[in-house]
Amino acid sequence: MGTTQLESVPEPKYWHLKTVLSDALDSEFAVGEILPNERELAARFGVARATLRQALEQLELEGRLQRRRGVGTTVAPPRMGVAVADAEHAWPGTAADAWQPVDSTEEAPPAALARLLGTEPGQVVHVVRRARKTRGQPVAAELLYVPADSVPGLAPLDAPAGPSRARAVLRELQQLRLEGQERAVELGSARADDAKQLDRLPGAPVLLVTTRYFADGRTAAVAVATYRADTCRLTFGESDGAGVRLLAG
Amino acid sequence: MGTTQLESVPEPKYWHLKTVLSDALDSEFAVGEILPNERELAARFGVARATLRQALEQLELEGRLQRRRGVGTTVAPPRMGVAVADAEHAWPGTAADAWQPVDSTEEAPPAALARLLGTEPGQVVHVVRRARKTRGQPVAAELLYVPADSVPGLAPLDAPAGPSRARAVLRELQQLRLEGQERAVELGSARADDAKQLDRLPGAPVLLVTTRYFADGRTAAVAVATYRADTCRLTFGESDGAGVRLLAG
DNA sequence: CAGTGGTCTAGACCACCAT
DNA sequence: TGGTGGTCTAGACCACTGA
Repeated sequence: MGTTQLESVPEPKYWHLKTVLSDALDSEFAVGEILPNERELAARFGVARATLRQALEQLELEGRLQRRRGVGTTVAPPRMGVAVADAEHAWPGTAADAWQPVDSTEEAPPAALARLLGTEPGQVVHVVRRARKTRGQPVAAELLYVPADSVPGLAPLDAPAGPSRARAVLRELQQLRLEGQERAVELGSARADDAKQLDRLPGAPVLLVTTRYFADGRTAAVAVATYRADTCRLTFGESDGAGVRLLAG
Repeated sequence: MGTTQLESVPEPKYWHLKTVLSDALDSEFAVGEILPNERELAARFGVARATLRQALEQLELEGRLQRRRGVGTTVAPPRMGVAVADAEHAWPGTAADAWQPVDSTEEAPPAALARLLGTEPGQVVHVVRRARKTRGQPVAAELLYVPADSVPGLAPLDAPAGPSRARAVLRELQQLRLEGQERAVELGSARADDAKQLDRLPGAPVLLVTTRYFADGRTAAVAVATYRADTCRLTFGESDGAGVRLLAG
């Protein structure tokens, strides 16, 4: 690795480094294997640690590596295929889906969500928190916003919070006839609480899935799900078809 | 901003900075406005430039900022809602969709794609490159892989490459009866060629949308679309419904 | 406790853009 | 040509993990 190659278009070092490391991962490392630590890798490639870290960050973003403080950097398994849009027209919480209710509170949603819900700014709604695991690993955290109008049968529970309250809200929601739903996916960074639930650091890259549920000609609920971008590939389409397996890896 | 606050859980500086800047963006800046340059911002907040940059990177990842070398850092407009899964069951290139054919070549796809396509490794297929623009801005670059089997009517053209060849492949593909499709979304980083087409730097975060098209009981084509993660929100569902507008903002 | 990745600093130079 | 963001360095200290 001579340093004085006359490159007419000088590729950044970290970019080249990423390529080299990526090839090495393909050919010389097995999934789960621990890489040499950052200081040694940097020395080995003759770059500053910050530069080496820039390359590792890219690879982590692409789901090739997994880094844990105090432990080390390991080779990540291929991303898990996670089905979004499970049954095409079903309320959340029906059947034994992948989600697990965590708790439920009553809060005023952020302004942007109040607009989606069609509620007054500052108006409190039910907020159901759910967690999703796949193969034992937490993959997503969700906040489901349900205006009181959408669950008229819900008793003004004395049950304060917790999973049972969450289940009660979901049960009531399922009384409505679902007319349709709408979904959007975008890149975000994990808020502190979500990060904790996902076993990541705050600011970790996540895929934000916003789902709007329609009933009675209006928005009955909105879910904002936060998926780990490093370990997940979101899949859409006929989710139980045999073909999905191939794409879902 | 005294430096010696006894925080039991010391928040990283860049994280706190991000919050402060985010609030400032909401209240004191208009879309398109230019922020002070990085050296001045760093001085103003009493941190190193690298730390300030870490905060800016986060905000850019969330689509709040846009940075251009030689120009400056500007406040980004809200993300554009981009409809994926346009008409639920349609081949690419039908009607006047948002995509524009760029060219078409014959190449051997990467191993992972050959597996999806069900072709032999090393087997050449048609590769159609398309570009997508919204409101004048490039938002996505796509490579559509079409095995020769899927377009039996395609004449062994002397037309070498270019948009007309791409259109010919798409036209032939549309002769098949589309039986279904499957989609997956994941986070990636822009390859050099895609980055150029998207007017971004290599390694920029992108949303990778992989679509498998089924016909005749097998995979007839696979598309890999690379969307700018900073400016796009991918929308799914009844894409022309009035309701989408709200979510698409 | 030693070793890991995460944060932070104060510089330097480079590539790009508008003027 | 001057100013911007992008890359890179060589250090330092901190937070966390596991033995």
